[in-house]
This record gives sequence, C-alpha cells and structure tokens, in this order.
Amino acid sequence: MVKYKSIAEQIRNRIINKEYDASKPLPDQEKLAKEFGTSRVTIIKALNLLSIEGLIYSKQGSGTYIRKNALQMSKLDSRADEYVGVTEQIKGNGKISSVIIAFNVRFPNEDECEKLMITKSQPIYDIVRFRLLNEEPFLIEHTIMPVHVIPNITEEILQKSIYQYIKNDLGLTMLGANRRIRADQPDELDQQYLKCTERDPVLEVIQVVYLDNGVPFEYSRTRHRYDMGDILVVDMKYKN
Amino acid sequence: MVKYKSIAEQIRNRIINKEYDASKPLPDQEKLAKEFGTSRVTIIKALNLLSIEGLIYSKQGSGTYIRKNALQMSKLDSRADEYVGVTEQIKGNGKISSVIIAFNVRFPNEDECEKLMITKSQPIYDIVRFRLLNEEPFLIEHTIMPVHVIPNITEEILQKSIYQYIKNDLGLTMLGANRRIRADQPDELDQQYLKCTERDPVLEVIQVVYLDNGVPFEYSRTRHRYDMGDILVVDMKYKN
DNA sequence: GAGTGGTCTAGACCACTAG
DNA sequence: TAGTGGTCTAGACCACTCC
Repeated sequence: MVKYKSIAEQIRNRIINKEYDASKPLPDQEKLAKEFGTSRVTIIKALNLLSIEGLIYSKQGSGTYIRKNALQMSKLDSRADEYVGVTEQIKGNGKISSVIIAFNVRFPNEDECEKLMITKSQPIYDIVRFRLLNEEPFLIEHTIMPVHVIPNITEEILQKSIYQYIKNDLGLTMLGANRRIRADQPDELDQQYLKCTERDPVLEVIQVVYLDNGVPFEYSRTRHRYDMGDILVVDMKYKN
Repeated sequence: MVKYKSIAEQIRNRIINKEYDASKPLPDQEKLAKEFGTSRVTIIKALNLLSIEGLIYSKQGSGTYIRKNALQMSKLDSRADEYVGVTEQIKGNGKISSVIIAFNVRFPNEDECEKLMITKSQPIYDIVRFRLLNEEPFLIEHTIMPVHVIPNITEEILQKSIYQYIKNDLGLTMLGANRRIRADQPDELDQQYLKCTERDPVLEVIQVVYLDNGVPFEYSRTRHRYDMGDILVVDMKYKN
C-alpha cells in the first residue's frame, strides 16, 4: 500500500468516526504532514483522494473542510458490475441470479466493430442474460465482448459474474465506462421476461466498458424494470 | 493560467491535430519536462488532466499512450445546466425555451431540509418550468432552491438559465451533483405538457447540485419525454 | 538491464481568505 | 498581515515493462 493511500484511509476513518470536529477545518497540511511523518505533497495527494470521493473540500487561503453530508456521499460508489447503483436497500439485501437466454459466438457488424475497436474478422461473444433480484424479474442484458480480449467464457461464468472472472481470473482491471441512459417502451422480450405490461416503461442502459489499458471489452444494452431500482450518478469535479 | 494546465492544453491540441503518432507512446515525461522547460512533476500533473479526460492513458514501465477513440471521448462532457447530455445532434441544433408553470416561495418540508442542508425556517423558491426544445415539448422541471443561497431570482432569469445567473451574476461556481435516474409512467402533468400518452414512459432525474464550497443549492426533479434525448454518463477512474 | 511511469522528499514562492 | 492551500522545482528511489 502506498503511503498517500494509506494516509487517506486513516483520515477517511477519522472523518467517518467523527474524530474530527466537522464544524472546523481539518488540521492544516503542514500539521498533517508532521503528524504522519511525511511531506506536504504526500498529504495533498491523500486529501485529493478524499476530495474526489466528495468527503472533503478545500478552500484556498482558508482550510480543508468536511463536507456536511460526507457519510451519505461516501456510500455512492458505482462499480460497473453493479453499475446500476441499485438503491442501497437493494444493494444490501439483494441476491442476483442469472438465466442464460442465449450464448453464441459470431462476427461483429459495423457498429459493433466501431464501439469495440475491432475488425470484422475478430469474433465476439453474443450473450443474452435474464437476471433476477431476490427471485424477482430485474433486468435483461444483451452483451457482446471480443473473444480475443476476454477468452474462455463459459456458461458457468455467465451464471455468476463476468466482471469477477475478468478481475480475478484474467487479472485485468477496468478503467471505466461510457453509458447512455434512456427510458423506453417495453418490447416483446421485456414483456415476456420482466413480466411487465405495455404501460410499464423500461430503463435502458447502453454502455461501453474499458480496461485500464484503454481497450474496450464490453458493449452492452441492459433493460430494467422501472420499479426495480434507479441509477445513481455522482458527478463531482476534482482539483488536480 | 497555471503552468500545468497550459501544458495540458498544448499537448491536447497536438493530440487532436494528430501531431503525435497515435501508434506510438508520447515522448517520455523526462523529455516533455525538458521540452516545456519544467520539472517532471508538472508534466505528470498535466498528463493527469488529459488522462482524466480520457484522452490518454499511462502504463507503468511502458509509456503514455493516446487512447484510440480519443476524439470521440473528448466531446462527452456534461455540465449541469445541460446535464442531460442530450445527444450531440440535439446539443448542436437545439434551442431551449421555457414556460413558467409555477414560481413561489415557501418553507421547506423535512425531506427538503435534509437534502438542501437547511432549517425549516429558511425559505425556498419553488419553481416548475416546462421546457421546449426547438418548440417541441421536452421536459418538465420541478426545482427548489434556498432563497438565502441564491437570492433575487426573477421570472426573467427563469426564462433563460438559472445556472448562468448563478455563474455570471452571483459569481458562484458549481462543484457537481448527485443524480438519481429512473423511468416512470407518465402522470397527468406529464401527459398534459409533454403531450404523451399513457404508454409513453418518462425519464426522471432527481438531483442535488452543489456549489464548490460544499453547499447544496438545488434539489430538482426533471421529467423528460422518453424520445427526446438520453443521458450520457462518463465514468472513468483516474489515478491519484 | 535499460527505459519508463509512480511515489516521495524538502523547500520555495504564490494566491487567496479572513480577521 | 498571518495563515492556509495551490503550484512548482530538482533530485531520488522504486515498480514495472520489454527486450
């Protein structure tokens, strides 16, 4: 663990445990540097992390302050696996299970080539999964992934989590994603699996997900029941 | 303009103008530091900015590379005013006009106090606007804002942009927002103004927007016609 | 092993806030 | 004017990649 991350973690814990008076600024950077036996630059990097998380904010010439709803915000992280930051209660209780509707390999069309930055001759997986949350219909997910980027996908992996396979078995890490969110009328597949009527909207998320080396590995379209959780987006600027 | 931002800008321009060979890494940090007559740390800060923008990525021990779809990505910014990153074509052509449906001042309820971090005795604006894009029904926006944070709002301001007033006239800057996105069935107001039928879903965004001093100033609920643009979310990790 | 990015230091000066 | 965060330097060592 690098130093600045470890320091950030310690300060984060102090804030969460209310060891700092939230009505006053944190100790200044100089003092923190002395306390942690490090240089000011390292403290700045640590504070930066917390500032990105939305836990604190700095005001030049004044000090570094704890954001009032720091605790609320610190929960709002969204990983791609559960990118739908399904509301907290769901996150806590929920068990997700998957039914594989389709699992094929084929060549990509032009749009897919462009989105995944591959050529027409590079095969892709074409996966459709129906997912349930606590046995209730939750979403339908259409996913394509280049075979050469994410090799050896099996049905067993699809039953669980593709992301865990990518992370734990392939040792790859994700950089992030580009998402496009919209509402739509339900199509036949939606009505069949999500058990919704013609009047029940679906929430659609189309995303391209990238590895940390900049290679896109997933292009997917996910359709949610409108009453099963919403999407949380935290969008904070950062300082450098 | 600080040095590292200026350097980032220059490198960004070179990338966009294809002055660097995208198939090879950028010059290493040492070389860039020498070229720009600065230290390596400053170059790192500049590259960091570009990395956050998604234009480049670094691989330890290897080099700094241009992301292949760099140009695409660099367009995907989302300001809060137009937080609905209405798809590009709309962004380009669109003219937004507003009709004020309601504009009142009242005391907040408990939920509103909590979201805006104010007390029950601090009055708020309560605004409902119907907004059109190129004369077509686009969205309905319910907004509340604390009067003491954003004083002197007038109907004239509401006709244009609240955000421009906040930025230009009040001299305040936004830090960001917390958004919650979902699909919903249309209610009566939606059907009346957005001209949608019972089967046309709406896309709802509930957001709390913050100033850069950490004070929330807006709590709003916006309901969109489902066929008028979607929401773009770029969610990239950054280093440090 | 050579080259490159990641982290860290100690110290300096500047920009801004607030009393 | 004193105190605080923001930027910057020059140099060091480490971690990792790739040959």
